[in-house]
Amino acid sequence: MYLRELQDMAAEGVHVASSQELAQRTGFSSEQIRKDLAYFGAFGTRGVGYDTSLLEAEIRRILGLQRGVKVALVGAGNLGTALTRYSQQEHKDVRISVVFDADPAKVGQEIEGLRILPAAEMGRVIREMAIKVAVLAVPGEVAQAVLDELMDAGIEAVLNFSPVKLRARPGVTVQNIDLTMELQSLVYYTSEAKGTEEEAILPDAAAKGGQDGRL
Amino acid sequence: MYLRELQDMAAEGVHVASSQELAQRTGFSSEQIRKDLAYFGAFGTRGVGYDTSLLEAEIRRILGLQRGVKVALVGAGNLGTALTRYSQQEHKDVRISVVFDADPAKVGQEIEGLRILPAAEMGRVIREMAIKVAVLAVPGEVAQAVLDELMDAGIEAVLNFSPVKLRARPGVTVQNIDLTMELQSLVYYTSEAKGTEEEAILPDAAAKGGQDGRL
DNA sequence: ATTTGTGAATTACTTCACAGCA
DNA sequence: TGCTGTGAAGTAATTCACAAAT
Repeated sequence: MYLRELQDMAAEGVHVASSQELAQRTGFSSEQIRKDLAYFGAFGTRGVGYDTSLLEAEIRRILGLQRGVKVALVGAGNLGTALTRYSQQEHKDVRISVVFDADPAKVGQEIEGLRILPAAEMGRVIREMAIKVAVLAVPGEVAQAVLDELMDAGIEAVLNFSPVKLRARPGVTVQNIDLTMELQSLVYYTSEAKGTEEEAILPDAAAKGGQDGRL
Repeated sequence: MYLRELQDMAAEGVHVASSQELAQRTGFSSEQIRKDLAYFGAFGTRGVGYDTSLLEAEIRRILGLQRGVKVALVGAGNLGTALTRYSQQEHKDVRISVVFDADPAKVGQEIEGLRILPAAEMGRVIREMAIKVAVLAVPGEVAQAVLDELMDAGIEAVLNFSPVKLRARPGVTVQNIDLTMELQSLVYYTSEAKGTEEEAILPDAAAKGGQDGRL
């Protein structure tokens, strides 16, 4: 979130930002921001604030976004296509660089200039391209099998859109995004649910605009 | 997450579950599960466990999922199409019931049997259908304007896919899902980032398989 | 004069451990 | 005997408040 904010500020021509300003823009407290940043190093100047372009560079370095990171997409459905479009246009830090699909009808077609490759070539290509991050946008039934293949191919982090609990080996991170669950949770914040639950005052994580590790 | 687990158990013919069993299946601790559930009421039987179908019904009631909840989708791009497909097939608790798009070329086309309606009719239709939940899958530039219209039409909860900080009125919940951010964060859990950051031992929220308020 | 970086205080969350029930 | 529901204990996260720095 800081990274996006800093990019916006750069576009606006702002060169220095105090934790107070960042607080206003992000909705977090200024102390929180200082703690977050100080955890990784002393990036600010006392009495002045943070140099936005320097801080942006530091966050890029911390996240590992220095040079363009290549991502593999498995599953070229609507969701996969949407993700590919997103990743190609906006920034070029992280980019979907290969797309795989099991459906022979899709293989050979193009998404944003990327040719869809057959599932059979997945392991080899990922290894050859030394890709470490993958997006899993396949049906739940095959998700675990695909993940196993991806891990064999050296994938270290996966963004999983299938509504299935995946078993990952130690050292492999799986981040889940469950669209059905998100939709269901939303209803809770609606008058339909509130009417039923008298005392349901939950911490409003939702209001803050955070991702909480979700997409 | 509990709801999904309970549905799976029902499909397997399991009628009673202890917090211990739920713990194994979800990855949370059994105490956590008991605390979570006890917050909303005493749904279990001491010495036995939780009746799965009763607990499922309770969670449905808590979330407000009793009868089919109608959801409006704004933006019929790839992402919107993917979401509509998801919501139509699996469960019918929450369902995308209307689709709007500003593009005249898309208006009149169908997604999963739903005719795409013009943006101009959005407010009226949402009011008439008494829809309270909306999914925002529009370009960032127009997201705030669309949200304003949605709030005027009585929308109370929004799932936002545009990478923009939205200003919502009190009483309106906005849940953000930022695909670009998710992809960027993933890289951190990769050897590319780990090599750079010596001491970066973060709480592994990612490993738990949680949504953290994210989709 | 202003803002960072950070220990100390506070608040929130999780785990422990057990009384209360079936 | 077995498992829930829940105060108490322990751990983690956030906020306070101020010395250090420019």
